[in-house]
Amino acid sequence: MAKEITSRNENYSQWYNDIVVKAGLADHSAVRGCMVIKPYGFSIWEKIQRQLDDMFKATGHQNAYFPLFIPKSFFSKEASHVEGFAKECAIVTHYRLKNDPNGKGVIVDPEAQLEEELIVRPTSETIIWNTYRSWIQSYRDLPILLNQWANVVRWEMRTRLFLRTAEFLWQEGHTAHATKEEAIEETIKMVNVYAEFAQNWLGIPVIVGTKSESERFAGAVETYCIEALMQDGKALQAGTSHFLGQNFAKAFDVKFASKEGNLDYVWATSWGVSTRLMGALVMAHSDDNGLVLPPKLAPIQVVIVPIFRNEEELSAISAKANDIKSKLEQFGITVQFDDRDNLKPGFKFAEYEMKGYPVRIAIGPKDLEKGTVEVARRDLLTKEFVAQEGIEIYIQKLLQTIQNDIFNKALNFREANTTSVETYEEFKVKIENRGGFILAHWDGTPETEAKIKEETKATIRCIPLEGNKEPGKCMVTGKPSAQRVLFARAY
RNA sequence: CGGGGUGUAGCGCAGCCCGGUUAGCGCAUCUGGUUUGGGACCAGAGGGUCGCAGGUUCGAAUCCUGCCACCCCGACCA
Repeated sequence: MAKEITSRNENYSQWYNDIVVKAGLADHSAVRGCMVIKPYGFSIWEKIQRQLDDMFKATGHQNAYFPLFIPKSFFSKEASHVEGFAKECAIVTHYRLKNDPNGKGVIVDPEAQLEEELIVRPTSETIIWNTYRSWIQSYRDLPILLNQWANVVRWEMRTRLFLRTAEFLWQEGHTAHATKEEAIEETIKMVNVYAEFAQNWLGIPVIVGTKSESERFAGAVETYCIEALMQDGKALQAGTSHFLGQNFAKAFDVKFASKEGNLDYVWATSWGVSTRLMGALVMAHSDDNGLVLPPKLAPIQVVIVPIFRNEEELSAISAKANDIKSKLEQFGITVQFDDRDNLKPGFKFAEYEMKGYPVRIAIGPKDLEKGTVEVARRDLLTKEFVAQEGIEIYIQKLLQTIQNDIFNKALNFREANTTSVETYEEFKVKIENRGGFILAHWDGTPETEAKIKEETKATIRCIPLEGNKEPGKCMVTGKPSAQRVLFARAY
């Protein structure tokens, strides 16, 4: 089985693709730009879903579901929104097929044309706000704090597994509020939920900030985001939270009566993360041996591989392995015992490394004699012998250590690849040579931003909320700048 | 949508330029045996409308035309 993975340093795209495919996460499908998420990949996604869902519930949200199809007219109601999404939508024009009278197969029945086309949702603001109109009359109906787990379709020109597929899975939160302050508070609360999840669960350090005007979500007043740095020095937007002002309420005529008896438009937010997080996970931690999963997201945290010469040995080792397995499981650790007898241990080692299992335990005849096991860490590729006695405590601690170490390694990488520059010349050199995050002053104008993008392919990833807020002078124009902003080339 | 490339067994490929036995190879699969502390070995077996549709020809994986799909590089984007 030829399973070698392309080196990370030679062809980053190929390396990424190899890992996604060979670790069994996903594959290209027969449908243009779409992917098949395989069981192993999906079980990781389910862990992401479950944890995020818990965090949404803990912040007072509920789940709901809205239609896949959106009448075309809904899109015309918010001008900047349609401009942002119109280019890349799948459109349903007919509702029936019929047998081709001229030959084999089926054709679209021209008789069955829809009066109004339906758009396959690229995002659900429009249909949800059209619904909210009938739900909201009074301030007593607010806030509405909903989340939807769904698939959406954006007809992208070029696709990459998880990072950009024509169809993708995500969650989208859509909230309605009586006041501007409350909506802004919600927007910030949710971007912080994303940041916490990225760091504590995915093990990916992120910069929280706001988008510049040109990078802002179509229809938003302000977009907050989390930005992560990948191992090739490119940035990945991992989640966004939008303050939508009253734009959608005005577009869909959603008003409420306030306590004082005034009629006012409702304030809105929306926020989302997608299966792109899976891509972030791969690009942030993997190495040339394959995927590296943080223990909190690994579907199986520990695999036990027996080493044996014959059936007697296997049965003796199995007894011990099952004993250890149940001890670990009592500590809430997920364990798999791989007793397949047609594969050699070395093959299994390589396979579990490829799939990113955080810890591997090998048990052989020597271990039975000495009362030990061999424990291998996926993240560092180190091995050591550990006493069987108290193994469950050892492994429990080890999993926590690995979770922390993976995050710290990514954090160190980001620190090492984040630089502050003063001049545009310096900026150009940095972006070309090592990429990474670059902190620089910017005069706040779209023109300067566009010039930088045009000349260097770098964009403003965000205006960081935290960190050094010293004012300075724009590296391009020399005009005053309130604070440094974060630049990078991005996915 | 522009530039480049590829479609041959489950996967990876050779064959095509220069048409000619029954279309090959590696991995995987199945059977039997020997193995098993880092990707095993030997022997045997199964598996193909050569992307699709036309055309040229006695004869097409190979030449011609059209179409389709996918990949890579740009532009666009979560």
